[in-house]
Amino acid sequence: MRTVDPAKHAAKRATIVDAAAGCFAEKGFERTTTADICRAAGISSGSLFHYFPNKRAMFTAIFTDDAAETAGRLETAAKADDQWEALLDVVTELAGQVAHPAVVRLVLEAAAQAARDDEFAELIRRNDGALRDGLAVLVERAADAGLIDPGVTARAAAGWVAGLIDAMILRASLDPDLDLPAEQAVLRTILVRFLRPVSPPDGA
Amino acid sequence: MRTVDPAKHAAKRATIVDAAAGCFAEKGFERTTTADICRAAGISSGSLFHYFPNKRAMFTAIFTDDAAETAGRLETAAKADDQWEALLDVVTELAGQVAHPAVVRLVLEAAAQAARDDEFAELIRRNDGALRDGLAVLVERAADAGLIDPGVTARAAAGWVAGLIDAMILRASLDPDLDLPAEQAVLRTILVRFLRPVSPPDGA
DNA sequence: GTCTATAGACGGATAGAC
DNA sequence: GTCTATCCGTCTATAGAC
Repeated sequence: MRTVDPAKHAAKRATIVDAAAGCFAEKGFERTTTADICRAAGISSGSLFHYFPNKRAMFTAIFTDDAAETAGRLETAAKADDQWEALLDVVTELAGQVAHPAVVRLVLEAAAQAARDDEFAELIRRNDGALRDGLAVLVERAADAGLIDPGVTARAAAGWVAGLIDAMILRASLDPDLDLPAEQAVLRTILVRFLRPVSPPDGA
Repeated sequence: MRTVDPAKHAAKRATIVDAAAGCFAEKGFERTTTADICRAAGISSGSLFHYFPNKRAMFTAIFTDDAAETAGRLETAAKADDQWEALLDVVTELAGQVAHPAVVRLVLEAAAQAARDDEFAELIRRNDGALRDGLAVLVERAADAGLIDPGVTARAAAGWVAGLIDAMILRASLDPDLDLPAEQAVLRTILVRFLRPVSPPDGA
């Protein structure tokens, strides 16, 4: 057997990705130096470039890793009994991430980078597409149960639900004193009025 | 009399701001070089730094200029007869800006920069605050005319109306083939359901 | 002669990659 | 730690308006 321990390799890789994410969130992609990442991860420059071919790869790794996490969340939600409640829960959880300033900054940085890096934009679009698809499934199933206004298509609804989560992220970035629970309540109100039937079968 | 012609100075300054905006939209703030801006504006480095003390000032100028424009829009809307229609019109106009990819990119770049430049963040927050204030005025007046659900406060509503515009911008950045008129129609639907009284006095 | 506007070269610093 | 490349912003010099 070679001296390569896959688990150890993965762990070290994760350490670097974490350190890099912290740096990118704090200073942005361009202004983060590879030396910064070395310092944050406690490793040498030589070691860093053994795990990643260049700075850009460290950045993209953050978002490929995150996509897997979101996919898991959506999968769990799809198994719930009440798909409408599951939808609200997923939105609340995703919107709740704005409590972490680093997440907000990484999203903004990703959006800015995607605007001028086609390959990276493709990755971000894939992630967003997967999110919208997952949300559309929840909407469609809730609609089958009569919990959604038939006048709204699942795809259009999913797109704007994702948009509302994005809006929450931008609001959080603009207002450091954002009252998260209050905003989530308004977000919930918007979702209910936007999506639920005008005369709901139950009183939610 | 000094040899300063204010009109000529302002015109050249505007030329530089335009050129810089194009560069920043295309390459981002960090990756845009002052040489890029010189090339785009057709001037020399010496001339460029005669008009602006540094690169950052060229960036901020874009957004101070834009704030004045938005303020004018809001002022005009406040004079309209039907404040509800005026609100919808302003939102449609602002959301319609996403038809220009450069605008979308500049907004994203501004958001990313604001995350790590406190002084610039202050400027962006001021602009956003002014927008929200202007929208709140429209909402409040529409409410006085009985056109808004009394259960929604003007401030909270204005915040989320601004948020919906932001959402449109982010959607546009993710989807280059966005069907703008269709999305604007959905946006309108969300606004109506979110804000209008459950039993509206007229049939809008 | 004083001020504005412009040009263009260059210094010092710093980055990524290995 | 090195090597190469690049960038910002300063600095000097020149032209013209008053």
